[in-house]
Amino acid sequence: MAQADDHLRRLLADELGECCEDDVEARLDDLHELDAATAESKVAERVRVLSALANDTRYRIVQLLAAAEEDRCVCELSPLVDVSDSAISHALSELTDAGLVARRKEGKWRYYRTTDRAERLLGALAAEDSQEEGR
Amino acid sequence: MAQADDHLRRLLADELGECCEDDVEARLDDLHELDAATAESKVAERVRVLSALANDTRYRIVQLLAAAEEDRCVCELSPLVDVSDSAISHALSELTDAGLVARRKEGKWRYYRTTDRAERLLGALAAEDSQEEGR
DNA sequence: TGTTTATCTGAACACCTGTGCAAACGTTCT
DNA sequence: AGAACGTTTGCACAGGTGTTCAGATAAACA
Repeated sequence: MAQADDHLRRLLADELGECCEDDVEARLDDLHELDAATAESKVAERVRVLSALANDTRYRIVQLLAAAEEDRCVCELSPLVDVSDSAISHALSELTDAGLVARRKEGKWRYYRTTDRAERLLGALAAEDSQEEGR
Repeated sequence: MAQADDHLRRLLADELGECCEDDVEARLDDLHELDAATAESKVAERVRVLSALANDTRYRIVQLLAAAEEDRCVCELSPLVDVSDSAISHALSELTDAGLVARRKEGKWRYYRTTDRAERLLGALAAEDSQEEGR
């Protein structure tokens, strides 16, 4: 990391001008904090959740389940999502693993419903419908 | 669709028991509404946004930009994200297309920052840190 | 018991994605 | 002008993903 620091030090010195050493060191610390905050954790888990939803078939299924008042089974989703039952099953399995849907077994059927996690994500995506985006 | 309806009608009749035709028809209408609500729109766009974030490199970059107080340029991200500058540039380009980051040109550098859209998504993903999940 | 129905699983394969490399571009400095 | 730097772009290729098919499993029913 020492070498990277030198690189950064030089870059930052350029950027800030030759005014003062303090600013360079301060910004360098700042960058290291960000690094530490990121390094841990959850990145892999969250990417997995996003990946699960980042697919046409799976997104559509989650949207259907979220809009439905009652739980749905594969055979109800099948005519609405244009892939084979098998593909739907694969999709639901991945969504379940990602914690985006939960299932309930009942006789011959398995009923699926969205989790809070899924609804939060759909909500975040839908937030733009009523307001403007940008920053 | 007529054939699918027959299929569903039969399935629903089974599920609800032979009690009453009305319930079957009601639930069938319900399903059609869901279909209509889904069929339009935005699915492709949202899947694109999710896909942009559903990658280790890109997620990490967005997280870094969101945590940073000031805009960052490629050369500042480079030592924190373990891929080539080229890969970072590719990533930022995809994130920009998806409306998750915005860029500002300044001399030799390009400074990137997150958009509200990105922050909403990160927020939705982080929401579980302070509460319990499930439904 | 065997049959039917609903769903799941594993394998196979076409397609998509992420990365690094090399080259190009645009800006600044000499 | 030329050199140096930060960044972008096009290409190629390894590796990952999504789908279907065929077969397995499990519950309900004759």
